[in-house]
Amino acid sequence: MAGVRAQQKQKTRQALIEAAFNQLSAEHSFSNLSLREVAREAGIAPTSFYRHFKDMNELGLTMVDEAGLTLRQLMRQARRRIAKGGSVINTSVHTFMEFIEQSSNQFRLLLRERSGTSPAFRAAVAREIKHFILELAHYLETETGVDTHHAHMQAEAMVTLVFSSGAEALDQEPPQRAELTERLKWQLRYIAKGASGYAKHPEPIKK
Amino acid sequence: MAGVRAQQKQKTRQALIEAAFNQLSAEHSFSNLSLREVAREAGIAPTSFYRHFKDMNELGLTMVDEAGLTLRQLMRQARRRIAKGGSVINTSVHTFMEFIEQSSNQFRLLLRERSGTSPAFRAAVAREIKHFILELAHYLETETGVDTHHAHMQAEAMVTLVFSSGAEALDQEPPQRAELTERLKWQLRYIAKGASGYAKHPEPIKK
DNA sequence: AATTTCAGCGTACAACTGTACGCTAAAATA
DNA sequence: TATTTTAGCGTACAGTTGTACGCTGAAATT
Repeated sequence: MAGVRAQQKQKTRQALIEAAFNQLSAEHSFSNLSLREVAREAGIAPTSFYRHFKDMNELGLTMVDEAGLTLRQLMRQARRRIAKGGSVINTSVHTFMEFIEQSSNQFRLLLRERSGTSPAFRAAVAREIKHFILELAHYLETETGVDTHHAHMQAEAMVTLVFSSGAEALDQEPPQRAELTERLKWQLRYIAKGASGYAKHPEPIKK
Repeated sequence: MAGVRAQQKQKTRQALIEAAFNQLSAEHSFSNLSLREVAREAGIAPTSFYRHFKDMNELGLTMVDEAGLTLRQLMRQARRRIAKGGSVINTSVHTFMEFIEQSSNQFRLLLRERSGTSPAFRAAVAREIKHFILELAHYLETETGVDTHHAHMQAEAMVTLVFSSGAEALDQEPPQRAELTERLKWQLRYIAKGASGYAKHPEPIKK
């Protein structure tokens, strides 16, 4: 029942995914990857690729899913840290940057394919980011008493800035990264302050 | 002195540039362009390409320059309209969206290659956007009396949001585009309000 | 033990890529 | 008018790509 066979298949499937992630870099985006190269790095013949994915496209979507998973882990970790009592903006930004460092290539995929060339990809990435925004919006609404609609716009703006800075950070050295992080924090504070001023519920928090 | 020869050369050179721009679309980014296809659309033999550019890369950088030019025209027009007395945020956003509609493919190039695969490209695009940010920062500093450093961060955040919305707008239909534009305006207002609160010069405007 | 399933392989091919090389005709220069 | 320059062409080639097809051996099923 262990399935020696299925087990091995899963293993090379993962090898393909990892090979593909490995080949992502600052100067190599997903759409430049070739089926043959990925197969080569995974240690299988080009034609064996089709035993696992119909397409490079299908591989890509799987990769987006995996990156989305990482994104959700990121969110959970940030929430946990905030609950333990850290400044929201500080710990969120810090957590995000940590993840970027650890899982560069997963973020590279999300950040690049967000405005990439394949509609299916863009949709998949958009879906993942939407989660992110909704979650943040919900938090903002309950925590600061901002009107639902404004909470959503605020969250969207914040996520945009965070991702944009993330994209920059990806290809920078730590020293410049720190500076960039500081700037980002200020910018998020602008938004938090500005939005809180613009539209509040009657009371800052629910009964 | 007219230079019948040089004139013709300039003409096909421009034809190459336009052919390349034409082949940019939502599902076709610069790095997927092929020298041969561009030459074909421009109506010359593949090998003749080299009479004009050393490389596809060199073509690309020329295209970025051209798009940068358009960006500057955009800025001038926005300034003109604001001087004529329109709300800053409203007319800026409106002007930007107008340009995106008119010169979709130039913006597509800037927006995509900003986080694209070629370092040279990224640098070139970054340079163009830096102009944009500096100009806006200067405006914010003199007009709202915000501290220099904060003015720059504020400008950066605003430009990030504008470009991000622009990228989304590029592949949307007018009705959704309008909604997106409204959201963007709110987000810019958040920043304006928030930043003005955070750090002001002693006096709102210079002596 | 006999049969079926299937992950992975090797061969093969047509399509496409960038680009080296040498020619030509017309414009520019002398 | 004689000479030089050069934009554009055609041919040619080696490299890479995706993928169709049929085989094999070992795991799974009967």
